[in-house]
Amino acid sequence: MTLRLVPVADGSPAADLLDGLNDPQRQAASHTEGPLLIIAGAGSGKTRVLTYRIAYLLRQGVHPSHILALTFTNKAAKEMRERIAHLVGDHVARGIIAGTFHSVFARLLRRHAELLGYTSSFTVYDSDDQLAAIKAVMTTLGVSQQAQSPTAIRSRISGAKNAMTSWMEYGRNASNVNERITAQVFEQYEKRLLHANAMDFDDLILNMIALLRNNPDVLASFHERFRYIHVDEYQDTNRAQYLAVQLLAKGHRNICVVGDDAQSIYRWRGAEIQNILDFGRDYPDATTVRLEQNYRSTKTIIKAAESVIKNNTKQLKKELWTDNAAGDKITVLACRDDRDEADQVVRTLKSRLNEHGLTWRDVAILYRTNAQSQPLEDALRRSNTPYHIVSGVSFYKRKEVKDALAYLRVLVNPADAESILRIINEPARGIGNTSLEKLQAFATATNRILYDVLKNAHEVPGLQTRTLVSVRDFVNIFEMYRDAVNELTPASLAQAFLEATGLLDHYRNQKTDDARDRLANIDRILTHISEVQEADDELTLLHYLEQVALISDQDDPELGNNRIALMTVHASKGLEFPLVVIAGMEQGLFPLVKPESSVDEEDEERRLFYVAITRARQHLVISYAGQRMRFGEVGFSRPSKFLAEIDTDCLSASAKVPAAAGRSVSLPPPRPRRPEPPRESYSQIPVETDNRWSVGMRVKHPMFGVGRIIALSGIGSSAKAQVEFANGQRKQLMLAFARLEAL
DNA sequence: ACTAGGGCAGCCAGG
DNA sequence: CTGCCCTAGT
Repeated sequence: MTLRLVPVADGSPAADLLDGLNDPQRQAASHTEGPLLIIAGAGSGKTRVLTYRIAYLLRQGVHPSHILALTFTNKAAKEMRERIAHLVGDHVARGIIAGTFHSVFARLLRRHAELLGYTSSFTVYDSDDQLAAIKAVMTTLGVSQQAQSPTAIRSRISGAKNAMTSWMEYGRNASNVNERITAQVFEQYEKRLLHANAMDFDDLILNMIALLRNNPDVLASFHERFRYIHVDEYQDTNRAQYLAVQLLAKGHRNICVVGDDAQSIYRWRGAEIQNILDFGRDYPDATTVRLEQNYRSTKTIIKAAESVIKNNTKQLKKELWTDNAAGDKITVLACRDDRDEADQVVRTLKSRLNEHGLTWRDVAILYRTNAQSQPLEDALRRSNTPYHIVSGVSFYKRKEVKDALAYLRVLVNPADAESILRIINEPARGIGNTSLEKLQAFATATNRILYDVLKNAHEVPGLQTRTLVSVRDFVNIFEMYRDAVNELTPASLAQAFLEATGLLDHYRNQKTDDARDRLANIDRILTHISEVQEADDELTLLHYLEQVALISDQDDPELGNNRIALMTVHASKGLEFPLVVIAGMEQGLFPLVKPESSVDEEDEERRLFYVAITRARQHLVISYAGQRMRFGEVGFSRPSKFLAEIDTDCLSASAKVPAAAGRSVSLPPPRPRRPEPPRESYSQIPVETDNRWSVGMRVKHPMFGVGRIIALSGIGSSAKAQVEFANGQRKQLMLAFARLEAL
């Protein structure tokens, strides 16, 4: 069909679109039929090729709904969509299916949930919910949580699922006590989730496979629908994702996968690097295109990265090169301890920013583990440097936020037992453990969902009258708003409903700063719902909750602010910065080693270091400390062996490094530690350095409307404003959260 | 039913 | 060190 959806204003044929690409890029973008493997080195324009390819398809007349693009992060999906919109227009870009495996599959599964024994309003369980379910199952089975760590069981279950192993098979293969117990928990866990009408992250993939395998008509309709399939970061797919893609691609065989085996850093969560290495075997007629020209970094940085990665043997052949300038040498900072490291890093940054005319947002500090952010944050705060933490402890993991969301989840899916257990006594209603156990036991015995038992609590033997009243009140909250789900918009529903739960009053009544913060966080959720609703007027509460469940890195609404970014190396994948600091380059920390670490694991750490280096465009600073606080104790460490692998030509003379692992390093003498100044409790909240607010100023709040600031208090991230709104209502708002707009 | 306080594991990374 | 879980005491 030749339906032309995109008006081409200047009458140029589709090929003109690709004029700005280099040869391999153009080849990849225009090779639309049949299997295609794109091996894309860091900074080689991978996203550019993918977006141009999709735009090219659209220009060729392919209907947007026939294009599927699967990514690993929401960030990547969002960026791709935006760039496609830029090329072909917002309206057309909206029509393509682009998102993470999990979010795309969740949406598709909703439509066919009944075929799998779920209802279309199933809940998605995150890893905390998983853990709660596992603990509950362990309690029921009488498995001690001391003898068996619930998190270890969770990771075994998840590992099994990623490898497509059922609980039955897992049980058959169990070779020791731990695995046998895990098998038992696994079985009950699966039953519990199905009963709760809930899927965990892994289920989203597995159930998609089951759906496609067991329903030929559904498979056929998906084949009809998804004619051009794209998978980003293919080296990160696990067995289940690989199979799902295979099934989907069987229809038209227009499967385009993009990846870089050198950047495979998710082996620990089941990624099989073999998937990309074997693509040619899976599709013997596949075309392979290598993107080896790097447009991002200086020659020095590329040379350093290549000199490190060549120590890994199992890599696809590929050599990164660049036409960019040679650039500055890499600076290495040898530091006494973690605190000294933080100070030196901040000092170095300040002078570099000055020297090169860079600004805060041009800088990222990367580290191996989240725990390393603490001393860095302290130093940045002491020097009044604006920073933010990218995907640290997520906003959505906070207790009050989880509680508020759990209420909404139960409203949408009453079968969600984990959420009920979370909130039934939050705020305290006098429904304690004893009563809960009776209720749960009754639910199990009668094979009913917990919510139904709560609704008919009078049938449960042995409950006190007072408890019965509490349970009835609890159930009434949901019953009262049951119909409102279809009548009110998600924003006003959530506002009224959460008010009815008593959760807001619970925090209002405590006059502590902590309670105020928690209230502000719930307020932020409500604001967020109305914002999402504004962008998407068909938003349902169900859909909102799904989106929230599937984001872990909150899509930083404030990334536009001018601040230094702090994040783990993992979180930095796909990003780039003019100046990058890699902190904590010490043996044991990076590479992070456990007693039983294998060569494969060291290779993965090296790839991780490769990812870190290649985030830098112009300037790279690497630091290590001779001693570091770990688990509250001072530990001694030597420079990372990876440092010694960097070609010495790339290092600045003053760094006279080679700090090679194994050799002793001279360090400044240790200094007694002074107590740290108290940490802000919410460190990832942006530190406001400007004085945008003043008493008397007219402001607008997305929920409460227009008002006037009548008082200001607190500093930095805990700064608050008291605002009187047009309706006379007064509110304490956390400036860092409240999205106030100056008028 | 709830709370305080001690004991102990965790700090490897994410959808 | 921090945060969670468990226990004992009210």
